[in-house]
Amino acid sequence: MATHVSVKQCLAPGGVDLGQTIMVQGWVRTRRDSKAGLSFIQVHDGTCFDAVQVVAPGDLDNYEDIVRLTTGASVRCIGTVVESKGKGQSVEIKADAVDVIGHVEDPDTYPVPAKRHTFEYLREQAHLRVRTNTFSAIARVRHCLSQAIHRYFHENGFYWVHTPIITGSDCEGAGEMFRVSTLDLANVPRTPEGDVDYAEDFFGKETNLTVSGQLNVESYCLALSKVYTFGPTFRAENSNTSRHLAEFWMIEPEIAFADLADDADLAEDFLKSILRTLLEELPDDMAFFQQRIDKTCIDRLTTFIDASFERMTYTDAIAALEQAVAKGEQFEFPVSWGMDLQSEHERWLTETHVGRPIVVMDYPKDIKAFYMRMNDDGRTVAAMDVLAPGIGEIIGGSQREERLDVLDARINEMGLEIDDYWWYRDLRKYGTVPHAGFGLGFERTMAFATGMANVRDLIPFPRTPRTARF
RNA sequence: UCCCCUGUAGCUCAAUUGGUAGAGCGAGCGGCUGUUAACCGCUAGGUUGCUGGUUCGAGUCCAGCCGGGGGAGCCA
Repeated sequence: MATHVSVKQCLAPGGVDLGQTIMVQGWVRTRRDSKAGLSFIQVHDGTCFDAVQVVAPGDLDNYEDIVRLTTGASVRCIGTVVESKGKGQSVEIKADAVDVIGHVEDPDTYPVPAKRHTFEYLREQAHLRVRTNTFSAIARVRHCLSQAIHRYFHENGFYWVHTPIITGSDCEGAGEMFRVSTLDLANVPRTPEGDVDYAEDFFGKETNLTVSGQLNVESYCLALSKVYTFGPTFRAENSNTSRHLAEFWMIEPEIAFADLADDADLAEDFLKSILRTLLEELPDDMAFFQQRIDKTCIDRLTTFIDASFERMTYTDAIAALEQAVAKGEQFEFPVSWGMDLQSEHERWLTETHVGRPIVVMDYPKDIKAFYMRMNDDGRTVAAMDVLAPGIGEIIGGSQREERLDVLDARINEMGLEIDDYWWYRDLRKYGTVPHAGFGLGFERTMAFATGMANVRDLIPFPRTPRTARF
């Protein structure tokens, strides 16, 4: 009985012995016939970038069936591993049997034949696009980076915390949320005042899908010291750009007994580590991205990994931008202390000014969230953004306000309802400690890693305004 | 949500100043070949996003609607 071997093992140096009889199972990428009486079938099974060449001799019982194989059909091939007589591969499988598991019903209308397609078209074929070179490579990168992230945290003493997807928290703040409800929309219960009566709803209160696990994970941070979340996140913003999804995955580490400098150090070490892992573990896939998607892909990553991140305060960044303007640099948006940095400013800082990744720290309090720690100057908070050449902001984080009186003052100053924050404030009442963390958008990180231009192509089934197919 | 672009065979695009559609790729068939972005030949395939309007005549001009993309804002 032939052993089932993955295409990856089959093609790996030393993965199989020449002369060994094996079985591979997968899908046909292309088929080429020779009237010399044999057919060449490229079979891929998703385990690696390359497909394996199966050579089917014309004397196979079902050869008529084999020469009708088209791109996308599924096959089980049993044969001997031999040195290839042709160019383009070192080994191939000389088939003793090629069983057709599933033909393609109508090759003329098969949505992803072996030809070039636009990414826009393939988004409409999300259930089949993963059979293409690009999207199977993306799927492997997604897995590899996910594993690298978990491994990095695990090896550095972090615990993965499963913060809730459905949140009853009234204080998450950032952005529009998706409501979670079992109320009958055609017959909504009302209070005597005429408002929607959420007491009748499943949870007895208004609930939403999470926009961030940060507030919850702070709770676990202040007991487990080093924690992180990695899960789906939802924003109901009507954002139609290549960098936004309604459903995306986010990584949010949180460290106790730590300040903003520790946070920046973690961000730098973390990013370098996971990207290094990616280059080490998926060289074939990354070579593909370099060759076909983004010529600078690998160089950009190695430069990123090798460079030390510059640290700079927001105030110094503004000063540098103002000097640049004085020397004639043109920006669409004017530069002044107190404004948020526009992406053109961020790009100038990281690409032109320092020429490597940069961590901008200590932003004006008025443009940042209530939970960020107030600095001694009274006008900036301990926030940071990591900016990278060619992409701009890749990480946003902060040291959290651990002093209850200062936190309360900020909540009141921003007009927030202090009672909504009762449990968050408890964390400051009972054994508070300085702590810090950051958020990283997973699909944006993948865009940086692969050179793919649109996050809709980096998540299997993208959700965007007016689009939730599949 | 705002601005710009766009919607023609399965896919990517053509179609001069409005005169009722072509190519490449893909697919099918045949030829050739230890082939590999194969190559050569033949064939099939379109109510030009939808609705209305202007006109003798609309893929082409106008309006509305629907879809797609890019940018901005928001952010991750």
